[in-house]
Amino acid sequence: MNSKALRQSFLDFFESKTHKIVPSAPMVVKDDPTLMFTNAGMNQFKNAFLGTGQAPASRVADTQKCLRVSGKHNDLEEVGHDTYHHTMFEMLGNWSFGDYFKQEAIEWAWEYLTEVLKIEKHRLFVTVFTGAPDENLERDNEAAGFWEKWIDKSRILEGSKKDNFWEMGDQGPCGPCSEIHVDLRSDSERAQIDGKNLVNNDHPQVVEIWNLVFIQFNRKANGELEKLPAQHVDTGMGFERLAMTVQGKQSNYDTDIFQPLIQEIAKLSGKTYGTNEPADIAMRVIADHLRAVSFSIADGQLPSNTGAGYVIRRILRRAVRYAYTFLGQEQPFIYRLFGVMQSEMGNAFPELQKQKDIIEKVIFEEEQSFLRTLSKGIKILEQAIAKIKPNGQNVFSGDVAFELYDTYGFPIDLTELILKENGMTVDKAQFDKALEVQKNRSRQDAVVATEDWTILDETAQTEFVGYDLLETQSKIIRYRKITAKGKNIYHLVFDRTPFYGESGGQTGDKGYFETANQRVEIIDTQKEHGLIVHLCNELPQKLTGEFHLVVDTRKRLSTANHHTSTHLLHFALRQVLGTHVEQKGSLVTDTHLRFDFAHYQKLSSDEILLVEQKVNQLIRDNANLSEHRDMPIAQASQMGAMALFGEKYGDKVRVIRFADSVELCGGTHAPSTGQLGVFKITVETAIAAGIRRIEAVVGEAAQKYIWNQLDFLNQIEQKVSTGGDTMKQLDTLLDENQRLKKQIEQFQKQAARQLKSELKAKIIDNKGIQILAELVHVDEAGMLKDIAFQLKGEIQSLALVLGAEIEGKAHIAVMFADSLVADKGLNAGQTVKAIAKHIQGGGGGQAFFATAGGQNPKGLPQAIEEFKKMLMN
RNA sequence: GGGGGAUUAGCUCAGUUGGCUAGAGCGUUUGACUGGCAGUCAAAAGGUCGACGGUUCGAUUCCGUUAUUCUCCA
Repeated sequence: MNSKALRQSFLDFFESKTHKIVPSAPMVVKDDPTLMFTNAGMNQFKNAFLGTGQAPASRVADTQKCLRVSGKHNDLEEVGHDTYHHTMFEMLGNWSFGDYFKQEAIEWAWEYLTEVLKIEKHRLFVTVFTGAPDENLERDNEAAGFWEKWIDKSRILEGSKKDNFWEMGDQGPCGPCSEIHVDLRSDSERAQIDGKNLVNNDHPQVVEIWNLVFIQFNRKANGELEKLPAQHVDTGMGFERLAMTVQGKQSNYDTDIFQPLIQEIAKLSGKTYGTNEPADIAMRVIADHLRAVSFSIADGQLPSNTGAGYVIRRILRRAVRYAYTFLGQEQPFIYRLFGVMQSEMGNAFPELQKQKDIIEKVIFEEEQSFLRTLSKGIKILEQAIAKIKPNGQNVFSGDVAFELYDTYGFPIDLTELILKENGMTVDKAQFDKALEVQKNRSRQDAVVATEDWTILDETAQTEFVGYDLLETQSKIIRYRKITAKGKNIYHLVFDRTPFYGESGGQTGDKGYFETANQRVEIIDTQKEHGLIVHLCNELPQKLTGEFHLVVDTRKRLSTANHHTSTHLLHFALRQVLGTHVEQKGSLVTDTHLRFDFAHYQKLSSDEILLVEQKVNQLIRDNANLSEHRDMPIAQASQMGAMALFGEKYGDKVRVIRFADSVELCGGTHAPSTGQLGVFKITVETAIAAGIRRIEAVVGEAAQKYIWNQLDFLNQIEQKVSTGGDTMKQLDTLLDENQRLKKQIEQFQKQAARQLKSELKAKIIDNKGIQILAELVHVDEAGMLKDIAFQLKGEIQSLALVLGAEIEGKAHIAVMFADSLVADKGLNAGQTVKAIAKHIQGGGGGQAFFATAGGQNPKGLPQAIEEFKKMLMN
């Protein structure tokens, strides 16, 4: 069975068990501060488990794109070295939300594996939770009992808390789990060692394929477990491993999911897969990482230097490193593989197809930039090696290696490799120590203590009323304290609120809430697991009862104006530049908007003007907002509503329309476009390959911006103009300035020539040395230098000192002819230092020319006398 | 969010006890050689040494602030 059919068979099977099939959520997580990437199939249902959101149905199944770069069994640095670890993978899963529990979950898992896929029963083992006395938890006899219906007791193994008790994190829903393992070894190997001894032992052919989690507890912040009112099932089956099992392969990388990619890598690099271990590893690394990076970019997460973008950058760079070292690729290479991946997976994941150009461009650009980083690092490393090598030293400083890594991004394993070629090693302990120091510093900075929610009303849900109201009466339903950097912040959730929580690029509302005798400021509003969280610096004295919630109207309206103008801008860009313009990022505040979008080149000033005109026309047309809050998604897309890649949409969506601009959007908007006033683009720049950024202002912010510009212009006009053409006058001024500068230069040269001929007359011949020691009048220290250099060119065996008082300070220049320096060992630097003591200063320079300065001009004659004395004897 | 680095000619970069008329290669312009092109040789133009402030007789160089950017960590 090929992988495509396999994926479909899973979904079909659970559909037949009345599960609702839902699409994969984006791989990049947006509204969960504890998570950057979807790392398990259950992520998109987290709110349902936490009780803060609704599941799409009581029975659900899907295949979910996941990304893991760290965790107990998954370190990025290990991917590619074995046959079964990945960064990006698909997770097949079925869920029950308060519906069926252990019995059905076990029965159907067994049925699917053995009846549908016909996996041989004698290859399967299952595990159940053995219990944990320290937590007062018994063995999961329930699950074991159901298993005994299907599988021999001897194949039911017990696992400890580490393997068979699943937790989402330090806090939250959890429960015992039951895993299904498959033994793929040959008959003879299996006869020698019983498979059950290899379960959970990191054997590449005895692997876990399915984990059935039975969620029955909630872990509180103090570590206690409490029983949940409703019980859930959460299962996850690694698609790549399942494909390996079904296709009878020894490695995930041998399945039809990876082979086309690996064969393309082999072809392009002129190697053969399976003939050389390091090259094989490199090919697996590249195949795996290309998938991860491509899907991430398709979901809107570009490589960058912070957060999720940084993780993506690291993954891509690891691939480049392997391609560089083991496949000899010194030019961008990985982007050329995307075509194959797209033709293999594009059907199941249309986002790859649609964004081919941008994904290739971004990968190419990243590769190129990292290869530059590498060559720079190699240069620095080679210099460092050249410095210590002659000393016979063969241990390279870990601190220097760390600096190379930390500051220049040069990977430590490359440092080690290059050192090895030079017969050296790196002090790894020192390196690790430096890294540890840096990690601690960062961790210290980020330390945040989160207390448990105090729940005042168990049953209440939050209602958002902010589309219609800016103030309302409400009650607190839960609150908690957060401590970060010695500051306390309180999170409050109300049963109804007009406050918009930050999402979709739009910043959260500010405002306050009050009772008869107290008023508490709300400094920000955020969304977390579907809750609208109000941030305050203090708690009200009394937490129960009614509060009056009031949104900062001015800020909200200005934010709404900027959000509406973002839609108009998006629309105008597509009209002016073409429909390849896709939103890649958006920030909407009360002072400006920032809009990132796919486009291949800098916008010309004509294009910017056209976009501005278009948006302002739309504003003047004064189109009314037409809002649909619960439109079926099919109907919305029929209307031509623009949806975003990397966004998760439910069945019902909110549609925002202004004239022909139609978008899916949860933000707040102006009632009509006329309210926006005027729109002005302030910045247009590139942020990544194929991605441009526009910043703009609208309404009051635009007025302020324009007035500032006009005021600036005014000031310039007043400074330079006596009325008439300011531009022309500026040109004249600049020309004149240039001309005068040249003239001054001429005059100074002439003055210097004059001075020079006067000075020449004062030269004293002392035993063949032409001594010139004079006090002169010049306006600028540079002139002393000029004269000195000119005389040097004209007079043989010159020994010169010139002194001058300029702006109350003493300046001295000393010049010796090259012959004097070479033959007599004269040194201008030392000489100038010696005589500078008379002017209370210091100086220096080279052997043939030096300068000094001092605070005491009265000492100049003595300094010059001393110079004469030094040379005369 | 925290740490480290970079910013010098159109481009890529050198430049250490603070004083070198701030340099190189490529590119540009001009001239010579050549029938023309390519090329070779010679010369020239091109710099607020990111911005602001401080220390100093003197700052591209040291210190602080800031902007931009790279990089590591979270």
